[in-house]
Amino acid sequence: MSLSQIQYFVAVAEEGHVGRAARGLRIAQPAVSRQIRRLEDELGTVLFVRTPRGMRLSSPGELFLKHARGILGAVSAAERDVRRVGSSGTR
Amino acid sequence: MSLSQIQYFVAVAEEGHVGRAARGLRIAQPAVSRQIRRLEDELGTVLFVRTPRGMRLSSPGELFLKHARGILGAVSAAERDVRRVGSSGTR
DNA sequence: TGAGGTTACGCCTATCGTAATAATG
DNA sequence: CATTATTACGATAGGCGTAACCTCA
Repeated sequence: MSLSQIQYFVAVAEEGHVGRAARGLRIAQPAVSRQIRRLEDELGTVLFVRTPRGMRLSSPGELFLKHARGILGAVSAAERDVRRVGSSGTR
Repeated sequence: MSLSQIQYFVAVAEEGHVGRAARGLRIAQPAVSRQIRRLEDELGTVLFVRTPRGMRLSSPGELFLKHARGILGAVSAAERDVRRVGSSGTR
């Protein structure tokens, strides 16, 4: 599991659509599709229900979304927080 | 910033020693050293004070350590939680 | 001079993008 | 048949390990 995968996952969950998610991420569709698949494989879980209209979260997917947002938020907070203090010792 | 980097960072912070951290991670020393360096570069901050005895956390490093543990904990929780529920839809 | 961290370099795996393929209303 | 996701495949980039190097008490 990587931070990119989590980021892609959240984008797809929000858009309900791999194509739009990919455009938002400024990356090609297949890259997103693959990473979602990999993530599902690693977790041993189906995160989305595939429909010809797009992707809809499964119930494990809904659960994972909450965690995913928390993780990305924690990462952003860590960066912001460290950058704010860190100017003292800038190598 | 990647999850591996965060994991390596925590290991080094706990050991105060790149070599021991690397052994614990079952990975070679330079790999750890490089990732720590990369992390510092990305954050624009020095996370460790280098001494001839090993590595000691700087004060931004101490701050980052708290965040880092939170992130890794959140990732583990997400995995565990989803795996617990996810057996319903196992592809 | 010894203990530890870092840089150089070659290899290998992972990820990307483009193009082709499949599935479904 | 149009829309969307997926697979194939070649190219690129990122990460690792071994070996050589640097630094400081």
